Amino acid sequence: MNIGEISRETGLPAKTIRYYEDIGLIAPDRGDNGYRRFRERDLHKLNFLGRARALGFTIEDCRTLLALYEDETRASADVKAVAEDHLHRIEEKIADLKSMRDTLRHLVNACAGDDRPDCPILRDLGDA
Amino acid sequence: MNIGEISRETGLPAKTIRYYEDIGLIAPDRGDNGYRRFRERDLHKLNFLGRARALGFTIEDCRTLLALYEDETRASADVKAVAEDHLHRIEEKIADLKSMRDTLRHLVNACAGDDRPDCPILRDLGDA
DNA sequence: ATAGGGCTTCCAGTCACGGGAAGGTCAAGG
DNA sequence: CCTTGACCTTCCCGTGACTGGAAGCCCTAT
Repeated sequence: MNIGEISRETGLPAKTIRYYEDIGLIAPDRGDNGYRRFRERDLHKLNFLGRARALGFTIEDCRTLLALYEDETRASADVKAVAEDHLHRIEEKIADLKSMRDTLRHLVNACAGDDRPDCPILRDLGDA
Repeated sequence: MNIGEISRETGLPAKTIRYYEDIGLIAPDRGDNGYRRFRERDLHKLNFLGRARALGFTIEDCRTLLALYEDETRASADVKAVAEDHLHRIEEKIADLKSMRDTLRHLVNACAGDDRPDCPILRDLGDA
């Protein structure tokens, strides 16, 4: 498979696939013409990466997870630790965003949104 | 005020304040020695920026908001539009993160987290 | 005179790619 | 045989909003 085909298969942009090779997440073969040649194993890895990224894991998390995935003697505790850390980070982010959302909602609701200049949003941002 | 003092006053890192000058959000005076000299007006603007950034507004949003803030003839509708857009973006982000969180929680709960290699997290990421 | 802290500019790095240029390769059609 | 157009290659720059660090000037106190 050339990069175009595997890109269609995995749904990952060709740019992303080349990037993943650059940083050592995958290592496809090369044909005589210099084109990358992807095998079943690469397809599998790229799908793995796509799903892990969709869950918000960082690239470094993905690197760790891939290594664990390929290590038949891994302990599931190691995988769980990575996932739990990530889960906590996500929960923190949600909490931060919720607090922003609540403040913003409050301000937006308080603003008349007409052609007059008076605005509680700017008043809130502006005063000490 | 020198940059160190205004940094303490506003809670913004000096680096950030210089950056805001670079991109034209503020324009402090300069003393004979080349040092930035911040006035009341700069302090006010920087506090405004700090609060807007804390609410998650982008720098470009902040630029717009600052301009509206300084325009006595603004329409509050313009401010509200910026804030509502941002609110929607935040709500989308929260929804995305929640869906990640739910999937992750599910997987984490299903994982034994012991020294055995079998792991539903990896199984989920790995299979088509 | 020197030590220290604060200030200046400039350059590079972050994260995970995306855009685009310049050029090689391949299969089909005239 | 030549051209066209789709595909592939590498390389470099840009993103957002800073952060870190180097090299060097300024100011005050000892």
